This record gives sequence, structure tokens and C-alpha cells, in this order.
Amino acid sequence: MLPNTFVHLPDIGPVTERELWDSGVHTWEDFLSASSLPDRAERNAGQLRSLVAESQERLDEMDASYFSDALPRNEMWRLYAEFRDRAAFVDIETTGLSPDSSDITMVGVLDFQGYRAFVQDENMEDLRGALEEYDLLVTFNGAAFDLPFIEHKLGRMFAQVAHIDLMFPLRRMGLTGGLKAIEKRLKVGRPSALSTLNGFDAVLMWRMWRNGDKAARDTLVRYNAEDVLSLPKIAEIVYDGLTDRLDVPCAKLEPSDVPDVTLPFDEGVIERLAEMKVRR
DNA sequence: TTAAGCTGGGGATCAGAACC
DNA sequence: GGTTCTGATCCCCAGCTTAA
Repeated sequence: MLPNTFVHLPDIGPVTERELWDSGVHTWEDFLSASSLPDRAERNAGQLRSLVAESQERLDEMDASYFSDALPRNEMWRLYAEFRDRAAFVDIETTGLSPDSSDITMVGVLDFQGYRAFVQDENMEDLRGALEEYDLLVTFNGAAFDLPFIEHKLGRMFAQVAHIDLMFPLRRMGLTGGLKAIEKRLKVGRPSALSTLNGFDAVLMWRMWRNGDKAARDTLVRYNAEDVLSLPKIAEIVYDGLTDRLDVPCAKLEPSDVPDVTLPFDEGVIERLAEMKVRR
């Protein structure tokens, strides 16, 4: 979809991009070889041609931050096909909602090689270096929650990184609600006994682990892994759905193999969680 | 419960076309 | 050449939604 994109160019919005597509200019290559362009693009053709040529070069160099700067934020999903092999799917667990009064307990990072957990007081200091390996981050509501929370605690680190927050494209597709509700509607992931847990349970599991319940730590990590494992599947659905909606001839996204992540957890933790909630 | 950012609506601005 | 109209983009703001 990215080589079909023109809305990252100055003075080109969705209407002019549509005109280009309707006139047969479907790709950057079409743009550069076209003898004439629709009026609105023709006015500024010289500058646009050089920017389209630059876009081709930047894509050849896999420069995600160039497109991240130029694309409107609600069109970031267009980066997914080209950059998913350089993407990290990220989800954090915390002790509360406010970065001022709460701490990060763990961060789960998934790519197509596997899943890594960065846990407070274990290996959280490795997180920054780990995230620097990626050109693209994919989250659910990460623009408002996960990424600002991480930067609040660990310092600036995402200024140059492209980011797709799946929550907003999902809304455009008519899918509102939290991640778990959307997974259910899309029939994605989470077959395990942990499917009934929510973010507040993650807070409680962290407290249980701090109070000596060793199984709670592994169960928390497993809960987080199940959250991030659904993100690649949802990202594909978003990409395919919004690409279809734009109705422009473009390369189809090949389905990816999400790594098999099987982590141990103790069903006893879920029972102890339920007892804890009854007592509260 | 807090904070961030997206969405959508409305107004401002700009450029081109049409008309006198 | 000046005016008006139209359409697109940009900017701002309020409201909404979500995360643990």
C-alpha cells in the first residue's frame, strides 16, 4: 500500500490522492512515468515528482522514520506491509493508570522471531536497547498509554520510531471497545484460561508476586504474552480491511506466521485472584 | 481514576475557475 | 483586473475512548 500512497506529499489530501488513482496513477512508478496528471497534482508537478522519487529511495533504504514524519497519523497503518518484519508489537503492564503515581511492572515485546518479557527488577534496563532494534512499533492504544508511560519512566526513546496504534484504524472499521472485546469480535487469539482476566488482574498478580506468590509472576507474563500475540493478527485484519476500503490496485499482504509462544502458568493463580477479589 | 490523542465539525485560508 | 464562487487543506477545539 505504501508505494500507492500520495497523502504524505504536500498539498495532497485524500481527495487528490483519489483523483490520482482514478486517473490510472496507482503507484509512485505510474506517477513518475505519467505524461500528464490530474489538475490539482499537475500544478505542482515538478516538486511532487522529486518528492515521489525521494519516497522510492527512502523505501529502498527502508527508512520508516521518513514516512512516519510525512504521513498523516491516521494513515500510519499503510506502513505495515513494508515494515512488519522490522516491527515490534508492544504491550505494558503497570500498577495503575497514571504514570505519576504508578510503575511499569513489565513490558512484552513480540516480533516474528519470538516474545521477550522485560520485568521490573529483573531486566527492565535492557528494554531501551531492545526497542532500538525496531523501525516500527505496533500497539493498541499505545499512543495515549503504553508509549507515553514508558517515556515518562525511562526517558525519550520513540521520537524517531514509526508507530501504528491499532485502536484508531479499528474504530474507522467500526470496531470499538477494548482489546479483549475486539479480539472476541474478530475471533482472534486467547483460547486459554486467562481470557477472563483484565488489566486490573495484572495489577493484582504483580502484588501477589511481590508478596511471595512465585506462580503469579509467570502467570502475569503469560497474560501479557497473550495480549501482544493477538496484535499481529489484528494488524493484518486492519491492513487488509482499510486497503480494501481504499479500492486501489495494490499488492496483497501475505499472511505471516505468528511465532508459537507457549509459556507456563498456574491455574491456581486464577483461583487465588478470584478469592482476593471476593475479599476486597 | 488520569492523561493522551484521535475524530469530526466548523472556520480560516488559499488557489483556480468563471464571470463581468 | 477585480470579484465571486467553489473546493481542498489546514488548524483549532470539544468530546470521546482507552489503558492498568
